[in-house]
Amino acid sequence: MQLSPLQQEFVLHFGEMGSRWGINRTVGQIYALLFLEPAPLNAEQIVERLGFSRSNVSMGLKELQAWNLVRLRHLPDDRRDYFTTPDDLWEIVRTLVDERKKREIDPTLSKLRELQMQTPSSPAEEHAHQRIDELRELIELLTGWYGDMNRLETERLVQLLALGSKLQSLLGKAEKIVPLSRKAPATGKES
Amino acid sequence: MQLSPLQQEFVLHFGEMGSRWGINRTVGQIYALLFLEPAPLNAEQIVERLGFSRSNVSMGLKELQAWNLVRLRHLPDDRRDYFTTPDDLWEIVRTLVDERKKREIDPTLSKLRELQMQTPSSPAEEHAHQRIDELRELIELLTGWYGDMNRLETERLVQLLALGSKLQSLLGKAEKIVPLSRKAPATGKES
DNA sequence: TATTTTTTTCAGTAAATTCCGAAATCACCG
DNA sequence: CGGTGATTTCGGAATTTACTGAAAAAAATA
Repeated sequence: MQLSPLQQEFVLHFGEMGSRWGINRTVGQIYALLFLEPAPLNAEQIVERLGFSRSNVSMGLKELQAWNLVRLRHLPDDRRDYFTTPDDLWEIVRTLVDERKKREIDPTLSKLRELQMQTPSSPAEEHAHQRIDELRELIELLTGWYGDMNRLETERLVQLLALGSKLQSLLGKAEKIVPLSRKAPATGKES
Repeated sequence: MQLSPLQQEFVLHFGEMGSRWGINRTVGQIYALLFLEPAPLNAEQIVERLGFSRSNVSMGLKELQAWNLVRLRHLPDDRRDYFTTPDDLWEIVRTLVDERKKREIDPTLSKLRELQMQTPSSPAEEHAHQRIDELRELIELLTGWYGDMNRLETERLVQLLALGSKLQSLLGKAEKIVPLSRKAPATGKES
């Protein structure tokens, strides 16, 4: 591996974290490398820098493309594929969350809705049915909120995030002027 | 496996999703089972219902405890350990996010801060250094915001989430009355 | 169409993870 | 102290996943 110390440490860290993030070492390192590199790299350059087999790099790039985490580029008079990560970190965060939602949440949400259709036959199933319903409702609230946030332009989003808890007091004041319609979904706890 | 059809499908689904969520099939199924069950279960009961080996269940419960996802209970005149998931789904969401943050984000944030200390020696390292800094700043914004949200009581949190994009217009109006201090962090894009 | 370059696929192996059963440990009781 | 039931640890088998090198396929060139 022929990288500057800084690059190297960053790349190795992403490799190690890979398993926790649901990708493998190779994919993590490739991504980290592309993230740091100012210019796009082709597969052969990645092989040189990371020391993986050519085929492994090919697989890794394919997976990163499936995750929408890299962009394919072409240079004039060169038919090799070059890869980069978006310059805009917010774009990266958005695709990351989108993809994880798609893989880790959406299938479960579908399944919950599907299970919901079955009317509980036994009293024993009644409780399970309720629990599933509660879970579905919560996930729908969260994903709905995420959809809203995702529709905002980055500029606005950052403002909102930076506000954080200050939002609280602000809302209190706003409510006096523009009363909310008070249509908050059930929490399962109301009396 | 001796479960009602509803339970069974739910449990199997969680088993399958387990790998995507960074836990294994066993752990996923055990959790799903406990989630649906109205009363706490002991290890032996889990073995009966899921058909795993006793030791495997033991390992699974240990891991769930490490994730803080199950609560240990005891019944009078019974020295076996019984396990449940919290009744309050929001409590579950909170620990889930907390733990994932702890495992998937915090180590990286530390590493980024550490790398930041090194002053870039070569001009080639200069760009990497900047990129790392940008990433650190973004993660700090996100985790900071999460910390704020996490400090809210559930009631408030749900209200905020339910507002979603309505927040936007509301904020516009609020800003006229209580001008924001305009201290939003850099996005790397301001002109 | 043949040739070269680049990328992908694939079979086989290496490595890691999951899982079981047996043994060991622990906790409580008489 | 034994003894009993409950839980955990541990070695290794079985399964899954990661990775390689060689071969195939695809794409551009002549």
